[in-house]
Amino acid sequence: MNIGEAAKASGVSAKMIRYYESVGVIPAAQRSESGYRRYDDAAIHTLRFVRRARDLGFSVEDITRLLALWRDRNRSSADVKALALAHIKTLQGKIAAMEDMVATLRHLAEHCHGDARPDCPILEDLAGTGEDVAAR
Amino acid sequence: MNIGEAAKASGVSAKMIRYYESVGVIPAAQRSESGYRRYDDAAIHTLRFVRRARDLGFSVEDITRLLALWRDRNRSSADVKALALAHIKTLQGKIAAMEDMVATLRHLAEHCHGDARPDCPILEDLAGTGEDVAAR
DNA sequence: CCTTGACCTTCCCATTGTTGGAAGGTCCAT
DNA sequence: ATGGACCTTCCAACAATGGGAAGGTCAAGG
Repeated sequence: MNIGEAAKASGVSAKMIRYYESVGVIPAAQRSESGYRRYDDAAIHTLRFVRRARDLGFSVEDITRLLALWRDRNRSSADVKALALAHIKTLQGKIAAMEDMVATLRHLAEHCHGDARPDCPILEDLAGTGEDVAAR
Repeated sequence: MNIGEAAKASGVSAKMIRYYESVGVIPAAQRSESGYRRYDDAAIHTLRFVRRARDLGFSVEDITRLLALWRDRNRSSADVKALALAHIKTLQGKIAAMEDMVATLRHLAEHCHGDARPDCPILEDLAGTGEDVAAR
């Protein structure tokens, strides 16, 4: 398979496949006589792995580690689990931060008339003029 | 105030102040004889506004708009509110996506022994070998 | 056999927000 | 006058992705 077909088969764009290769996430592909990258089923399988890991929000760096563990028949599942748990924590941290933002924003928006008049607690809060729209 | 003091007073780093100026979020600062940027209280106030908006997750582009609205005495609060609500939606979308990831990961991690053995439902899922670890 | 269109190659650029550093000028206190 | 703390601009890097240019390759059809 050429890179285009590999892209379709794996759900990873050709651009990204080349990128992953360049940064060492996946090994360099075989090349045809003329220099085209060739992909066999095993390579596609790896690409799907990468795709799925990205969908779960793992960083490229983490994916490199996960792939190494995947290939390592002597891995300990503890190592994999630790990576997953750390990632969960990272995600939860981001979620919490965003939820705080949403809570504040929703609160401010609720108190904003949203009409043609200029008075707006949202701007007042941003400006620090708000005298607190009921305790943030 | 020089940029360093302005940075301390506003909570925005000197680097970022220059950046915001360069991309037009804030107007170009006054300059001293020797070319140093000078900041007065109004400028600090604006910087604090930017800081607070960034803390709430607004993009630089949104902040530029918010500042324009802030300065516009004829704004309608509806415009501000619309911006805030759109931002809330964006955040909620990201939160939902991350929560999905966390749910999947947590489920997989729960089923992973996390010991010295290599068997690991997490890797199996990523590899697509898992035969589904109880319906994702 | 040659053209055409779809594919491939590499290389560079842009994005978003932030930080780091280098090379050089300024300010103030000693 | 010298040093240290500040300032200036410019350039690079991060993460992950997409866009595009310039050029080579392959297969089908005339």
